[in-house]
Formats: sequence, structure tokens, C-alpha cells
Amino acid sequence: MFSKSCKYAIRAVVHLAIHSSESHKIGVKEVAEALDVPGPFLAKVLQQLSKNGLISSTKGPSGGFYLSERDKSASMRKVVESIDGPDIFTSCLLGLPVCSSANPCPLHDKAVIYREGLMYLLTRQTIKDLSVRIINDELIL
Amino acid sequence: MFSKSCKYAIRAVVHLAIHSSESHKIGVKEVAEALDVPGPFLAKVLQQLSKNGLISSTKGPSGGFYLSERDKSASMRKVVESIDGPDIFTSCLLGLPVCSSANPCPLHDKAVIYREGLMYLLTRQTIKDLSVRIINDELIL
DNA sequence: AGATAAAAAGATGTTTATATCTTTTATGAT
DNA sequence: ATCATAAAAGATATAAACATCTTTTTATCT
Repeated sequence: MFSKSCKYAIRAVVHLAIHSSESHKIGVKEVAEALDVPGPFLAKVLQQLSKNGLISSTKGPSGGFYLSERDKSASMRKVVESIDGPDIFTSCLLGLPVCSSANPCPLHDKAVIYREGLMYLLTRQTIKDLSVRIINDELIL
Repeated sequence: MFSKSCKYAIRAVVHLAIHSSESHKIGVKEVAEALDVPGPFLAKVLQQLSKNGLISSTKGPSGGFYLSERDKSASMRKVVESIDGPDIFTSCLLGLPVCSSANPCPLHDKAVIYREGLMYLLTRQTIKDLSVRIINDELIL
């Protein structure tokens, strides 16, 4: 479903939402250790998220990555699309170039419902929503 | 969602269901041209499907791949799992090793519903069901 | 039996995804 | 102003997926 980069991105963004703020930035190393993922690879992912404006960062001493309040109001869908590309929820399940409700592939009508359900779920769910839920339900990352 | 091999497999199986029979086997080349996919690569996929007992084949002159009536009664889910592995519908969306309804990752409860919907759809839908629908609705492959 | 056709199997190449390392640049602290 | 710190950027390495080619095996027909 999601690429590994994307999975890391989702977890990292939520971790930052919970543990960072404008006044308390976090380094890649710390995030990587918390999530138990390869640091240099996570750095790439965070840089891309930063370049796409989904997370914030500053260089230099006491710098690091963080989420502003504005960042936290973005949808999880944007996070996913920022890494795996905008077509992940809309491209044909069978990889056919022409596939739409007008010209459906054999799986289109039946399967698209479920994928769109997931898409809309992630569209509605903001980073903040998710992190609040994680704190309340004591979920793991 | 599905790997390229898996997409090819789905399309090839359906093509065989529609165009082949025990008395009319089809060569890889013919299938590859019909679906417009690379022949040698499709051959690998068909071989794996054959080895896993999802499609039938015979060697030699007038040999080729085909679907017996018994083959056609298998679910599309088996086709998918035969190529992409049995975990494709059940592994954690975030790639966490421990993730279940008892110990859910942040996306688990909400997202799993949709993926399971797709899984059950493919479980119910046999190869024959799908090919009949394709013929009736004149869908493309 | 020999020729042939086609899958099966194996070897190899190419591309993309994943992962790591090194250098550069910007920032805050002294 | 200088130094230390940490992200950004670039270069490189490894693994997996994707793709192709070649050889072998097997079945069928003559």
C-alpha cells in the first residue's frame, strides 16, 4: 500500500506532532531512535516533508525539526501524497492507463469504493487529530 | 497497492479465463500481445501461477496456458496472494511488527476496515465471476 | 525416432527503492 | 567574529523489483 518512506513519514510526523514544538525542536537522530528506523534514510524523508512545507525545521544549534500549530492542521492525506505522490489513491488498481468510472477496468467500480474510503479518512484526519487520538488511547508508534 | 507482477497476473488470468480452455491453450506470446505487457516477464508470472496451481499448462506443440473449469472457480484473492504473498491484506499499514486489534497502530482500526472490504470482495469474486462480468459489461483489460 | 513447439528453468541485465556517508550551508551561542 | 551544531544537499552503496535472454525439458506430430 504505502512505500517504506511513506510509512516512516507518517510515524515521524506524528512523533513530531506529539513531542516537538516551535520552542522544542528535535534532531533526526532522536526521532530515528524513537521510531527505531535508519537515521540517514529518515533524514531524507524529513527533508522532503520539509521542502513540501508539511513540517518545519531550522538549522544550527538547538535547531531541528518540529511542527508548528499550522503544520499540525494539515491532513494525513497530504503527508502521504507528499511522499508517495498524488496518484497513490487515484491510479488504476491494475495499472491501466485509461481507467475511470466512465471507462472502468474490471476491478474499478467494486474496489475503488474501499480505496476512496481510506482516502477520505486520511483527508479528514489531521495530524493533530491523529496525535490526540494516540495520546488518549495510548497507542504505539 | 499491488505489485506490477500482480497486476499482470490478474489481467492474464482473466484473459485466459475468457479466451482459453482445455482444448484451446494459449502461448505466452499471444497473451503478452493481447495485454501489451513484456512477454518474458509475463512468462515468469504465469509460471509462478502455474506452480501454485492457479492456472494450468502443458508443454510441447499445441501446448500453452489455460484455465480448467476448476481453475476458474478459484477466488481472485488467491491469485493476488499467489504473487504478492499472503500478507498483503493483513500486514500493518505502517509496517509495525506488532499491530492488531488488540494492539493497534494509530491507523489500524480506522483504515483496516477498507482494506478488509477489498479483501473480502476479492475473496468472494471468483475468476469466473469476474470474467463473466467483463464479457457482459464489455470492459477492457 | 526425429523434428518441432512451447513451457520451465536458469542466468543476466536494468531500473527503482532503500540505505548510508560526506560535504556544504545556515543558525544560534559564546 | 568565531565556533559548534544541525539541517540540507550531494554522492555513493546495497537490495529488491522489474525485465530480458538463453538453455533445458517435455509433449506432440510426422
